[in-house]
Amino acid sequence: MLQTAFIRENRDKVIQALGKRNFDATPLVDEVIALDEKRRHTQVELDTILSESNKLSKDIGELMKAGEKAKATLLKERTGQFKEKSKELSEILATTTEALTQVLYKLPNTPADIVPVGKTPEENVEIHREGDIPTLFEGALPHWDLIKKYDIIDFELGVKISGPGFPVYKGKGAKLQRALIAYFLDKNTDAGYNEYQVPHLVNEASGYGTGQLPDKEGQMYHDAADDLYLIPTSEVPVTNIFRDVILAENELPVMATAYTPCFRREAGSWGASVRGLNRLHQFDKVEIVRIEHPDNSYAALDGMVEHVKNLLQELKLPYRILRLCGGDMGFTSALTYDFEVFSTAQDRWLEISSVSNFETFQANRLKLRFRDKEGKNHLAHTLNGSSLALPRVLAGILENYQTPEGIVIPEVLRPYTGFDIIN
RNA sequence: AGAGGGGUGGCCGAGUGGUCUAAGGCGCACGCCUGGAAAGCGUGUAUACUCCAAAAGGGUAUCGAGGGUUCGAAUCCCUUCCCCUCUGCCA
Repeated sequence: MLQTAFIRENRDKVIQALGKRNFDATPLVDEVIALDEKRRHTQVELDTILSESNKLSKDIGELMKAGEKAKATLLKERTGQFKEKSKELSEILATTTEALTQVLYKLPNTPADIVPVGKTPEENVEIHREGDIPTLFEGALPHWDLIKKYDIIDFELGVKISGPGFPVYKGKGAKLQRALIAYFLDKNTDAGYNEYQVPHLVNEASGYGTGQLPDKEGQMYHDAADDLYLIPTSEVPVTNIFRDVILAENELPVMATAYTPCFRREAGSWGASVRGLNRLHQFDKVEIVRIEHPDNSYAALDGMVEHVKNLLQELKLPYRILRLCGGDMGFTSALTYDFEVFSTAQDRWLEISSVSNFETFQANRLKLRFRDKEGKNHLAHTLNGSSLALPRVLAGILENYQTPEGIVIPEVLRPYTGFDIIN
């Protein structure tokens, strides 16, 4: 959520920045400014009345104590007018504040200066490409055929137990999943990220904290009986650890990593391009989260990009990095880099990681602050990224590492799998 | 799930309608003292919104959360969440 004071003081700048999202924010921004004006005005009025009313009550208290009941009764008669007026004003204040919040929820984050202009994914800017695209042998298969051939992932079984999009991993497939999770977590903790195990169901406040609510309500599974949401990413529980927290400046940066399954309803987003592992309702992901000093957050973002690059280099997968254009960025992000692995058998790029700086957008909702040396509080910057999302990495490995003899396991994973080929 | 007890500042803890502007302690910061430190003494120590061009300094709200009673609520009433103890169930 953008900061009201910032919008008030930088109206044109905000509108211009949001224009990069191909979004005319003028009406919403002006609504924010008008509501904020009304809120402040109402608050001044209300505070004045409450102040006078408090004084009067104190006087009554002193008179009662002194035994001057008649005088006290006289003063009591004057309180009626305050009461009515203050009730009226506090109702106006409450509805105005609520209306303001609702408008603020509709405003996405302002893109950073270097975010390219553009509307569609085609206008994302490729900033890096690395790794050799292998030449596959005659008869090479896409991963949805490979998993059947080697009997390592069973979609039909998942349909039986749950429904489409809930695969069952079997045998070496299951072991490979576990290996990837362990490998990613080890790499992350080696890089200084602190490992967490977090709840997979979160409350409404957490959903609002990281911005999934109210923007993406329909994307999350919701347990009505207990009013809990299944997490769409571990970003939600991990970042919410720091909701309503004031950190000391020397506690920054906070670096966290967690493995969780992720649950996404993906309502209405199924089609021909989402076969196999390309899109699922439940998938595994290892996430990295950072809380940074505003001065350092973009350097931290670069560090996270380097870290993810390193994972893909070690896995020897051909990949590229895109700087997302304004039209393709997520609601809460100020700058996002997407990592894509080339799926040779599908002849297309698959997104496997998204690394973003949210600046103060999440921190403002989370009330996540840090105290500087002068004792003043400021909103921190939050960042996160996948390192990595498993299904498409798996798809990339299966397709790019296939040989007529079977699927070769990348070397760095062998200590974790205990086998070097799936056949 | 049932019965009982309880949620107060960074922490412990007092407070059952009116100097609560929340006692006292611990912690922390600064100062005095000291050769240096400890002890001791003194001062300060929340968050949000807001007024003032800014600073200084004010105002309002916040004692788990929300609502109510009252001129006035940490304190009384209602709703709700959470924690503890016992019982039950259970990996």
